[in-house]
Amino acid sequence: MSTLKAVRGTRDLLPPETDLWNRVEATARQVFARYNFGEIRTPVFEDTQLFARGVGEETDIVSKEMYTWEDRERFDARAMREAWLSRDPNFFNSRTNVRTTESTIDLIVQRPGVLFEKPVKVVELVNFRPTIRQQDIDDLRKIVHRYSPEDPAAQKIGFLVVPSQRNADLATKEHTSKDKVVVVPISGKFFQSSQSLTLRPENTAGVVRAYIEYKLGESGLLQKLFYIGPQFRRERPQKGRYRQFWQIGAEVIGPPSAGSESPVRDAEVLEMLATFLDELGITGWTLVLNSVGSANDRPRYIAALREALKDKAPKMCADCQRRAETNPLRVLDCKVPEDQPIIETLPRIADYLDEDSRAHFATVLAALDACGVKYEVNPRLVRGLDYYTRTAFEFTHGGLGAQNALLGGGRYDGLSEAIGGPKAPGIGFAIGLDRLILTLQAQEQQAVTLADAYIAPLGEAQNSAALELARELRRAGLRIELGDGSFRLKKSFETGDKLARKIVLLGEDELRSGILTVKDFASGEQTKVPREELASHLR
RNA sequence: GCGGCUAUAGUUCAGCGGCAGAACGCCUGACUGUGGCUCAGGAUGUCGUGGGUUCGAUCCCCACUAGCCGCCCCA
Repeated sequence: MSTLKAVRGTRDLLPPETDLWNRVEATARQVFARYNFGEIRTPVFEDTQLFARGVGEETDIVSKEMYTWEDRERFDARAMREAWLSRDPNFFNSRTNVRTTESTIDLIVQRPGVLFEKPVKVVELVNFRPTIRQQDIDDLRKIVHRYSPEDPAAQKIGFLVVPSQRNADLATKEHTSKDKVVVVPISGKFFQSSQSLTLRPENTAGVVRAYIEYKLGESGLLQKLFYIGPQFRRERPQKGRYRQFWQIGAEVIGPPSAGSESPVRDAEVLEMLATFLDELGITGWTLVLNSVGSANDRPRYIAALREALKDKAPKMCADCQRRAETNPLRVLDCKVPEDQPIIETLPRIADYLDEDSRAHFATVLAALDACGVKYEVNPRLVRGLDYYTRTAFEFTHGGLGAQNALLGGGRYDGLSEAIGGPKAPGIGFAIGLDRLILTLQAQEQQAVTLADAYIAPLGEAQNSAALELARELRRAGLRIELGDGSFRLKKSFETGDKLARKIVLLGEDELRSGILTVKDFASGEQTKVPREELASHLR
C-alpha cells in the first residue's frame, strides 16, 4: 500500500514552527485589540453564489481556483407521497391515515382491495425512500407476514415506492415478486435542487455576508472585525503559495452615517498594519498604495485604457497582448523590462478619478504623513478582486520571490450591495500568514524553546517520584521535561542538554535528603537546592 | 493551468548500467551518580510510486506523485 501524504498544496505545521505561528497570531490579537477590533469566525465553506457575486465571476479566483462541489441533494418524501396518492385519488379512503417518512415503514391503510383480484382485505405498507436496498424489501416482507397471521383470506400487500429513475433493475425485478411486496416506481421530481458550496478562497465576502445576515449595520456603529483562518485556492503550489493557506484579516464596515467612508478609516487601518509588522519585528517592508477609483471612475478608465492599448499592445510582450483583451488593468502589472516605457505612456487611473475619489485619496495620504507611516504611491497598483474600490494597497517584502505581497487589501464600497445587502462601505486587508512566517524565519533562525528543567530520575525506582516532582514544578508554572530512570546518567545529560536549560538529578540520596542536585547546562555550575526552593531556583 | 529543475539513510547531499556511500545525527561500549571532548564498534535505506528497455536498472526511457523556481494569479 502506498503511504499516505498530505495532499498537494497542503502541509503540516509542526513544532517548533508552530511556536512562531502562535506568536504571530498572539501579536495580531494584541495589536488589533488596541484598535478595538473584535474577532469573527465565519464558516470555512459558503454558498458558491457569495463568491461569484462578491469576488466577481470573471476573476481568476472564482473562474478557476475555487474548490466547489454540489452538496448532496435532499429527498423530498412529501412530494413523493403526494405523487403516490394522486396516482389514484380514490385509492385511499382517507389520506389522513397516510403517514410517511423518508426512512421508516409506518404506513398502514386498510380498505377493501381494488388492486388485486380477490383479496378480502388489503394492507398497504408503504415505504418512501430515495433509493431502495434489498434490506428494505426484506424488512417490509417481514412486516407483511406479521400482519397476515392465520387468515388465509386476508390479502396483505406491502408497497415500496421509489422514484422511477432510481434502482430501475431492482424495481422491475421486485415488481414480479409473489411475496406480497410490490415495488412501485413513481416518476416526478422528488429531489430538491442541491446547493453549490465552495471552500472560502478569501474571507471578506464571508464577513460581509455575516454583517448583512445579522443586520450589524442596524447598530449604527462601525463594525471592526478581524479573523484568523485557513483559505483555499486551487493554484499550483509554490514557495509562499499553498492550496490551503492562512490569512489574518480585518474589516471595518458600516453604514455611511457611521463614518465608514471616511479616509481616516483607511489611514487608521494602514497605521495599524505598520504597527503590527513593526511589533513582530519585520523589517524592510514597503507599503504601496493607489486609488483604483470608484464604481463610476473605473469603467471610464478601463475604456480609455482599452482604447490606448489598441495601438500599443501589439508592440508589447505576448502576455500583455493577451491581457489587453482579457484584463487590461493587468497590463499595468507587467514586469517585462521592455514594456515599461510603453506602460509609462498609458493613461493613468489618477487622471480618471472624480473629485470625491481624488480628495479621498489625498486625505488618506495626508493622514499617513501626519502619523509618520511611510508609503509609496504606485499609480499602477491594481488588485485581482472585483470588489476593490478607491484605496488599494499592498505591503511587500523582498525575499519572497515571485510572491512578494505580504498582505493586501483595500476599500470595497459596493461589496455589500453586490451580495444583496444595504449600503455598507468598508475597508479591509488580508495578511498572508504563510508568507509572513517565511519572512520571519528568513530574518531570524528560530531557536528551539528550551524547557526550564529536565528531571533525571536515577534508576527506574525513582520514576514515580520524578513524575511527582515534575507535577509539582509544572503546577508552579515551569516548563518541565521528564526523563526516564532507565537512562544511564550520560544519556540523561545528553538528552537534557538538548531539551532544557538545567538538569535536576533525582536519585536515592536526593529523595532521602530532600536536597536536589541542579546543574546549569550553560555555565556548568552545579548546586544543591532544597526541594521547597527548587521552583524559584529554576525560574 | 503552462514551462524548467529536482526526488538516494533521521538530516544535508555525493554516486554509478553489475555488493548502497560520506558528513552530521542516532545507538552501544571504554565510563556502575556527572554530559559536551576523545577513542572503538554498530544500525541506518522498498535509492518517491508504477511501468518499459536490458542478462541485469538507484542509474537509461515513459507515466504518475510530490517539492522547488519561473509564468499566470494572488495573500
